[in-house]
Amino acid sequence: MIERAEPSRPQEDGDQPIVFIVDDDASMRRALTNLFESVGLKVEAFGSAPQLLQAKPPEVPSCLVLDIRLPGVSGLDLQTDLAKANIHTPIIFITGHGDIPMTVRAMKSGAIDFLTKPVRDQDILDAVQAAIERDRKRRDLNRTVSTVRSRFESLSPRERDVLSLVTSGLMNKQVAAQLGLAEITVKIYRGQIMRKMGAKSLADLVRMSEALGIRPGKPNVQT
Amino acid sequence: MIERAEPSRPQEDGDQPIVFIVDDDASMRRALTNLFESVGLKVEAFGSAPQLLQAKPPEVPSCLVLDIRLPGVSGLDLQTDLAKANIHTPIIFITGHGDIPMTVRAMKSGAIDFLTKPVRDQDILDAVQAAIERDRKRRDLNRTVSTVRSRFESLSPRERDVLSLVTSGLMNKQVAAQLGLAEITVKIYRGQIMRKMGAKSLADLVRMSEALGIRPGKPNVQT
DNA sequence: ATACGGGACAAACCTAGGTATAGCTCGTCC
DNA sequence: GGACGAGCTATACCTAGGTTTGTCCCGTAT
Repeated sequence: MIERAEPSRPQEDGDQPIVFIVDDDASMRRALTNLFESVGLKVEAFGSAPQLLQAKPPEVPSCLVLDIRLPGVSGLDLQTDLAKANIHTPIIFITGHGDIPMTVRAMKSGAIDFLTKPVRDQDILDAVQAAIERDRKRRDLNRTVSTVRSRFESLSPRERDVLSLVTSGLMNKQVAAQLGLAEITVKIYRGQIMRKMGAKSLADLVRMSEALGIRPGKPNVQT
Repeated sequence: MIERAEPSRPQEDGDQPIVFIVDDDASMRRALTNLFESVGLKVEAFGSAPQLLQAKPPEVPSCLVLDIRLPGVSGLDLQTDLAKANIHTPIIFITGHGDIPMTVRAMKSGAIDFLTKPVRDQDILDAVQAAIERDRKRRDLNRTVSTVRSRFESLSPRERDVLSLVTSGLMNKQVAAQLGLAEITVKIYRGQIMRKMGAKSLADLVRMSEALGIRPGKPNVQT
């Protein structure tokens, strides 16, 4: 845990969303840029996929507006590449002459929308709004999950054993039996786990382990 | 809880999936029926949307294969109607002359796939397999969630209050303070809650309350 | 060689969780 | 009007959870 010296600010201050545009047609880039700026959005526009990839991934909620026909790497390829690079910025496609299989592939891969030219201003604005909102939520979840994960990684192997058994609902003595330990040892590890994970209650710890994907996923119900 | 006298069988025995076909073209219905039956799937075919709606919703994993152009109610309308009726059987669309906006609408509404004629056998079989698998998972989750929900509904109002505070991580005395009760009262309710909910541990109870959507959703982490 | 962290345990002690038994008030259903 | 369930509490008692202090072993990094 790194403490900041700065006067506490609730969130990243530059919470201003950005729309990334990738289109090889300069006039289209200009038109979209104007449109988005007219509603107060920040914009960065590129003429090709590689140019976008060279730019740093943003740290604020954002989305991509891609023409599906791009020189070299197509919009769909770019979508695939970004997914492989573990970049999950929501994507809106725009196309002049797309077909249904392309649409299906794009949507299956998680695209927010797939618009055909000529594009109605309101349609693309709505799509961008939805995309940014989704990205905001995704980032938010991601941030807490990675905090939890890094805390989990600070646990020793034995502490992880105890964590998984405790959050699965076993009593200290049962955990001890399963691991071949004394109950007191489990208690001590358990305390260390609570501290290291920053959990203020067992309920907290259970939720953290759910977020980490440790075990169940759905409640253990028998009929 | 109803106990069955039958020799324990792990799940519903008629676990045999069903594919529902809705297409106004009889030869298409026949071709699809043959195709699906050739891989051992059960099939029910209909000529129009109302016919499907009159059939009872299935209790086994299933999916729909819809022609998008249907007389009267179109495939997309049917998708909407089913969603409104809270029927979430996965849908695969087949179309001869669809367009991109239709595709987008269908996919946004959760369609599994959207295939264009002529359809390759392998494509539709893959789509059906994926759809049935998704439905199986959805049903599974649904079953446990509705069990938990019905148990939750057997709780008295006060017990629900206590449940939500306990699973949010408060100690008995804190719960008591918030509700203006004596600690002993909370303890007693808590015991009743564990029994009624069928939870064998607090961890269980927390997971159940997550499944019910009571409060957090993501762990309560402060940096 | 020594310092350090992980792992394991014990005694003592305290707090939190949980049950059983019993008793009270209220409102409602028949 | 009496039975019933929800809601609430008390006493008494027991188990589970958790901290502190201190001890020991082991491997490894310096």
